[in-house]
This record gives sequence, structure tokens and C-alpha cells, in this order.
Amino acid sequence: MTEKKVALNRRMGPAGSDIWHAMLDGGEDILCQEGHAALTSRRIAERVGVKQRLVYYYFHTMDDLIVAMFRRSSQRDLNRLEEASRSEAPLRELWEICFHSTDAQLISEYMALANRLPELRTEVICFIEQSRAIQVRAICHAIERRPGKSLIPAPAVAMMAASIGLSLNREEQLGVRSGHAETFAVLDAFLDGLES
Amino acid sequence: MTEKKVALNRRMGPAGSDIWHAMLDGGEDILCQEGHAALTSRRIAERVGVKQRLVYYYFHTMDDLIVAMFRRSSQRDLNRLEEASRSEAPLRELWEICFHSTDAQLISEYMALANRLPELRTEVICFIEQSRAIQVRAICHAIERRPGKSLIPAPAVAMMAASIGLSLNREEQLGVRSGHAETFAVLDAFLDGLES
DNA sequence: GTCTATACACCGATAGAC
DNA sequence: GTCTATCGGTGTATAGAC
Repeated sequence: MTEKKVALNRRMGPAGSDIWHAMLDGGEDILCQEGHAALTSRRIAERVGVKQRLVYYYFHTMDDLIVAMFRRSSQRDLNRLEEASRSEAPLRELWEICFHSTDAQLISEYMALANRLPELRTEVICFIEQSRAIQVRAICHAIERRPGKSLIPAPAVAMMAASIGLSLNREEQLGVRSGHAETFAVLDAFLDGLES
Repeated sequence: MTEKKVALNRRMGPAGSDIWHAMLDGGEDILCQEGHAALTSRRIAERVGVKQRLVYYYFHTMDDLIVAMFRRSSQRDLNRLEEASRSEAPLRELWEICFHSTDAQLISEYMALANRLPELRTEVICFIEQSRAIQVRAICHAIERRPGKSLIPAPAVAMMAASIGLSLNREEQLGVRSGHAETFAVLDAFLDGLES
């Protein structure tokens, strides 16, 4: 029924080349601006300025392209998180990234795509766990420096901060604001307690 | 480019009839189990046991069907929230609904669809604001009964609880668990402080 | 109300030339 | 590396009979 016959021994282009990146860039733009329904090989080719056939020279299938897109993007995010956690005010910077990071619309598209692409799903899980680990480490370190300052365990802080950042981001983009100012105030006070 | 010519004076079936509901039920099942890519008029017809043409007798377009699906579902959720807020332990019950409510996969599909369907987007915004209003009211009421118990303003509590519930739900479904037990413990202690 | 039949667009993926 | 050309499939939506 759903068995896809893919010619796996097809001639393929190298990952990491300029045009390979350009295709992922184009795909990201489309996914972000027009949504998953518009993310097709033809439209990517059109945006990059080549013919559709070339997309299948660089990627076996469209699903492969989507996974490559997320993988590249999440690797960038993890690098930013690592860098932030080595800065002078790691918690503040991590929170900034968490809230202002990837476009909320893009995230929701990936989430929905992950529902039907097991490979993408695996990547998403891996990303969540890795980014949480980085955050927990930074929070632990901050708590150690201010003993008795936080009654909340670091893993819970990381989980809650990530959740709230995601929702705030998403709701702001939708145009919903109720409760946001109050939430920012609470978070700001909390960060003040842990970091300078 | 994207102008859709729809015959608006087509003969249409009544909203609210049995088969109308059956089509929305089928659509929800498909969206939940197979994702947006499988949500087509043909597949809904197949699941309901009628011919594809009939879907367009009850809905002008597929987009209309999707909006009707979300509207019916969100109305049910709002009713449940209203009912919960009138119970003996409203905060506990609201939290239960928030966390165990609609399937997380379904929510992520609607979120992604809302990116490209302005009508659905409007419905989503409306739902978020209404459900938050119900929650804020219940939290305010609980705080009044326990003066000095909460340092966090009610709107912030509602915003944060909704965010955390959504992410916990989503991550559990993905299979991610790190930080969850600690988060549940924190929330449980917080609820204990406000409600019995 | 429900059906058959159909128009038309678009998509994924491939073959094979240059 | 990049192209032209194409196959087979599936989608939305409509016309019009029963």
C-alpha cells in the first residue's frame, strides 16, 4: 500500500555543497512563509532557480530533504545554546534564545510533520533532550553559586522555562497577549534571584 | 494565483445532521492518526462509508470542514472547562483537563494548519483567549480564599500552567520524559498550596 | 440525499540526453 | 551537474442524473 519504491542506487549530489544549502534555505523559507502544503520539490526548485529534477539529485526523497532541513537547523540551535551557556549571564542568554529562537510557525510545522515522519520524530526527540541537558547543566551551575535561592529542582526549571518560552513565542505570533506581561515579570524576578 | 473559484450557490446539506457529525468525527480520527497529509475528502468519505461527492454536499471546501472540526472540538473543550471551574476542586480539575485534554498530536496538526488558514487561525486565537479567561477566573477565586498564599498573579499562573500542560502532554507522547517527574512535583506542591 | 463521471491541477519520482 | 520529458497517482471541486 504505502511501500515506496525508491531507486536507492541513483546518482546523487554531495551533501554540504552550496546548492545543497540553498535548497534547504529555500525549503525553510517556504515552510515558514507558506506552510507544509507548499513545501514541494517544484517550489523549492523555483525558489532556488533550478529545475525540479535537481532537487532529486541532491535528496533521495522529499522526506529526506525535510529531515536534513531540521537536522541542520537544530544543530545550529544547539551550538547557540552551548555558546550561551558559556557566557557571563548564561541563564539570561539561554532564556533569550529559548524565547526568541526559531520562528514559532516553523516549529509548529516541524511538529506536525514529525507526526507522520518517524525519522523526523527521532530527530525532534534528540533535539529536545540535548537542549534540555544543556539548560539543566547551566541552571545547576547557577543554583550551586546561590545556595538556598531556588526551591525548584533544575530539571523542572528547564522543563517549565522551555514550555513557557515556546508558548509565549507562539501566542505572540498569533496575536494573543493576555497574561504575557505578568508572566514576563515573574520570570524576570526569578532570573534576578539566580543571576546577579 | 491562489484565487479559488468556489460555486457559493451550490446546493448544500444541513450543518448538525448525523452525517455532518460523522464526517467531522472521521476527519478528527484521520488528522489524529495519520496527519494533515491524509486529511482529504476522499479519505473522509471512505471512512464514513459514502462517496467523495457527499463531502462537498455538506461542506463548501475542505478548509471549511477543517474549521468546522476545530470549532466543534474547541466548543466541547470550553464546556468542559466551564464545568470543571464549577466543581469542588476547580484548580485540580482544570489542570487535569489542561494536561490530559485534547490529543497533543491533534493540537500540533491544528497549529500547523492555522498557519495557512486565516479562518482557523481566528478560531484558535478565540479559543486560547476564552479558555484562559475561564482559568484566570478560577485561579483568582482560589487566591482570594487563601490570601497571601500566591505571590504570582493569576494571569501568569494561567499562562504558565497552560504552556507547561501543553508541552508535558506533547513530550510524553513523543517519549521524552526528562524533567517531567520534577515538574509534576512542583505543580502538585503549588496546587496543594492553593487548594485544600 | 446520494450517486456516477469527469475536468483539471499538481506532486513525487524516474529515464536518459547533454 | 543540470537539463527535457514524462509516467502514474492523487487531490479539489463541479455537472448533472436518480
